[in-house]
Amino acid sequence: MGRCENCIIRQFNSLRAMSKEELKRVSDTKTTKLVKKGETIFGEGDKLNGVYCVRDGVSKLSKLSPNGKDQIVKLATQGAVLGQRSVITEEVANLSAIAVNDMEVCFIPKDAIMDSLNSNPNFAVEVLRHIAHDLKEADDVIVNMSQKTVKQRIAEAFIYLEENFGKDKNGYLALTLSREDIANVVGTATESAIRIISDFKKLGLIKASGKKVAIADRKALDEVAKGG
Amino acid sequence: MGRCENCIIRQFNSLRAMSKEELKRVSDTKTTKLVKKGETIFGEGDKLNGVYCVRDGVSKLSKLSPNGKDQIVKLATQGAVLGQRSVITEEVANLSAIAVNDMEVCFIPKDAIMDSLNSNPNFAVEVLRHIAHDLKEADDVIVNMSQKTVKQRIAEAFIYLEENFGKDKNGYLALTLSREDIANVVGTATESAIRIISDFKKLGLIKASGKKVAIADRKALDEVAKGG
DNA sequence: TTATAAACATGATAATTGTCAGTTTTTGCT
DNA sequence: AGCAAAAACTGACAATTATCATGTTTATAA
Repeated sequence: MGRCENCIIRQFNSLRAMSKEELKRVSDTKTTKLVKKGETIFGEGDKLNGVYCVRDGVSKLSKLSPNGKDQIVKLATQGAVLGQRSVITEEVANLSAIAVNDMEVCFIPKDAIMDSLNSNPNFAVEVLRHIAHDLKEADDVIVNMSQKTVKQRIAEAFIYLEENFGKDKNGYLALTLSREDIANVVGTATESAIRIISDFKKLGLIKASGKKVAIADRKALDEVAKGG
Repeated sequence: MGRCENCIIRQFNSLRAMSKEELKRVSDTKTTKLVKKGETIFGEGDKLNGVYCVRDGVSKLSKLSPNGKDQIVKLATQGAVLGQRSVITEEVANLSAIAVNDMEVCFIPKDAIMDSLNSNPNFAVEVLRHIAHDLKEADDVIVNMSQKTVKQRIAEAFIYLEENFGKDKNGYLALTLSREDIANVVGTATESAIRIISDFKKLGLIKASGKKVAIADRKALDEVAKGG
């Protein structure tokens, strides 16, 4: 297996604030895992003995609501560290992490993280910055959820997907989500999402070939997202 | 003015992880402010030069949505530290803080906080725990917003108010919010909130005397919150 | 104390969104 | 390639929520 010291992914997350010695320790205790599409990395209520660093692929972080529907709170990709929050507060996981496509993740035992947190202020502050940023994003999601229509939220979701996961050579969104997953991201019924996506197609805002979706008229889509 | 070293409020927030010397420094640079009901402590987009520690009173943290409505993301009371997130990430404030009733807050300049963060891992980890906890709560709010009905959210809001702010000697909620504020907490139109609150009264779930509200049937209210 | 504004309330109606009950299309296997 | 299962789609309808218009009560300050 590769050594963390040489891992490029590190640049994208808080591990970059670790010293050489700390990284060596992480590298010695970590294990690498392949997770297939649809598999669960950890579930709501699980006690986590460490964190998962995403090397490749995408995971959805979701929570089951009392009415039986999943709400996807966040999509995590290359560089993201999953389970950090629960390890820090020493609570069980409050979200579950499921692979949206095939993934490669490194599991880093809790102790390696906690010891560095408690002794290396640079690392602690770096983690703090990341979590603070996540908190800001979460606050923004709260506002979107409560103040925007489903149509606006779906338009935003496509824009988000293009900006954060990019396009393939044919211009289609690199990350393909099922209609159900899109519905769970924006917090609506699957049928409602399907209907609105169909409308977008008819209006020429997006085009689709099978499951693949491409933004066809970004400007108009921006307008819809803003409530135009 | 009082000295932070003797301040009881400190017990409730991350400042308790500061050393005697650090507290002394904070105490020397801090200033105390009285904020009257309705006044703004800071607004969305403001550059913050420090954080505000709430000694007394309650502040609403809200964000203006593009459609012109305020969404209240959080209510902060005694012990809460406002503006922490923005200071840490060195971004402008993404929420505004407005006093819901008369308040007393201490302003602590940025440097005193950042220096301790960078040198005292105990303090950094303590702040980290607080923010991680806030993040968990924010995720829960996202799920509630998207998966629960307005009626459920209003029921939950009353329960939340009773559990977090308590009751006065007559059993009324100690924190009185306007109908508009309640609507902005649960993310609905003021009229919708008013209607549902009236229904609750008619059903005997709550009772009201002027603006004051009391939970009359907690069990039944719990049922409504769960979707019964 | 009284005028004046703000908050609260209610009705009527429209718009949005969810639910249920299907059909059709796509996908993943062996 | 062929078949079962999953995903995508559609229609009809019901429920929820927003909006607008307006009246009433309550708070606030000159």
